[in-house]
Amino acid sequence: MSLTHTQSRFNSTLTSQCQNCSLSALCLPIALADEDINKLDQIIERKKPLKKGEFLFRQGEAFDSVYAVRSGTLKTFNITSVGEEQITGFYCPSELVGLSGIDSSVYPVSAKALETTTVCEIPFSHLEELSSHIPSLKHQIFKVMSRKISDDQQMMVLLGKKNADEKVASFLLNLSNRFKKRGYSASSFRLSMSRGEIGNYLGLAVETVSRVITRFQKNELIHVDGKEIEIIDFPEMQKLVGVASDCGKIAHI
Amino acid sequence: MSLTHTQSRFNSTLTSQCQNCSLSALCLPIALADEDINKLDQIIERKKPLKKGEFLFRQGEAFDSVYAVRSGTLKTFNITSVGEEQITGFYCPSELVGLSGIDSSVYPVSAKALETTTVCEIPFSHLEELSSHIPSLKHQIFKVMSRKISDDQQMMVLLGKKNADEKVASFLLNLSNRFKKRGYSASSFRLSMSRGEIGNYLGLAVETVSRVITRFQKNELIHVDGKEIEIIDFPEMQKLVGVASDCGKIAHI
DNA sequence: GCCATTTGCTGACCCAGATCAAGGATTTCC
DNA sequence: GGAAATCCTTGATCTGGGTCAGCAAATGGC
Repeated sequence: MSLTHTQSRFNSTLTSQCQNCSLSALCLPIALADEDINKLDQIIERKKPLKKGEFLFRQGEAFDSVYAVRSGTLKTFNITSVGEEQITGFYCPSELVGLSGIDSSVYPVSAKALETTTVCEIPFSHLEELSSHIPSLKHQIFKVMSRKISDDQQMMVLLGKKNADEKVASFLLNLSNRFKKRGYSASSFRLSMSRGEIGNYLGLAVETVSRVITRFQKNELIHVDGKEIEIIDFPEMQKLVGVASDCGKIAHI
Repeated sequence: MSLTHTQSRFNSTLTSQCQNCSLSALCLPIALADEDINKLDQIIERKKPLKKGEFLFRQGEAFDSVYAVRSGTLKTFNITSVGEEQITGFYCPSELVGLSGIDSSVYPVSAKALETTTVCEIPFSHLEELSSHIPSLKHQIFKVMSRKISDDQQMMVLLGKKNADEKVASFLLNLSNRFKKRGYSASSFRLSMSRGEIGNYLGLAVETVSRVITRFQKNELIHVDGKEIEIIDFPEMQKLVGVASDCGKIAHI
């Protein structure tokens, strides 16, 4: 992935990068005509990689772009009044970060790299302007935002109603689905976030996350080696999740 | 409010209802030219009132419209695998319901009236088509959706990190703000949802909601009479909320 | 008006998960 | 390569809020 990026960045053919990008089908999965893809491509800026811990943008900064993750992982978070961070999301390749900034024209969250991460910057004013001329692009933006709204509502259900086991199982299956969608293994992947960050995101203490993961391993639902996760017993994990998987099914009928 | 509605529905001047609607500044608070407002107005259908308990739409139904609440209150909810409902939001006048249906083209939640409620139906395909010709309308839709995303993320923080007191205080102040914005009293209002629905929404047992509200009253933070709420000590309530109010401030700098 | 149902309040008890503590494993960075 | 910092795990203990139960007060149907 980062190789692809490096190539695109340093050779001189600046047209149709989106077309060649392995993520194009996911980033904005639409049937755009070639010429439209070129137009979209021209407004996108490929930025140099962020190192682990670097900020993509900070809470309170002026909003001007959304970003598509090309490789690596980001987290978004708020800083609370007592100075602790509250993680609101993790972003994998092909996912869009920054959509929540459109309303107030500042980013309401900060975004930080969990590992070396490359992104495409999409200046929102250009995207909006371009969407006026490409109805399918506009529709796609509506869809992406709508999807984010219903995903976040699933997350609200998780936080409000689920116990620790259900939360961790949901989290792992959610990641699994996202990896699967972008062509990676659904059963075996690497957690780029720490146990502490998982707990923060799920509303659990680090210790609880650790205990649940250990127990899942004991019960042979998953196999764990540090940050490497392998999901062994999908049916059992899905049974644990219950609620969310059903809602997911209904949502895709 | 319902008087205004009745008038608009039964007299014959069908133009520029949006213009006259007392909610127009909130529903889509934009500087639309008069002719644009007329265009918008023409695609909007004012539906007959929903009685308490009636559905506006059901989870799994084909998505075709978003709805602006004119009077009354709605709740949206999922039905979980074990048949219990999980409330994902309450909608007051001027707020838009149904945006989460755009992505999957079915509504991922159900919407039900908590009291007699009137709505304007806005067929989404028309709205989208119209937005192609009115850039400020398109921008406005992006803003409304973006706002929803950041609001939901605040809700995630609430559910994940806050204790019962903070949850209830946040809930009451959130309602207060929404009433204030639409010109009603920020300190004195009526809860159209039951204690059970509040608990469901906040991830608390009914009993806890009841106990917290009683305690707030004892400590003279609020005054309660059944469903009537008066917020007496705003500073103290805001201190309880902590996190969210700060984020709110940052978001509006 | 009267009974049935729903909604709200409060007390007693209990448990899932937080907190505290402490040791081992990784990663980071001179 | 080694010290420091961070991260992960496990055990012991504590507690906020869930659950159960009982009663009072609204609300609604006939």
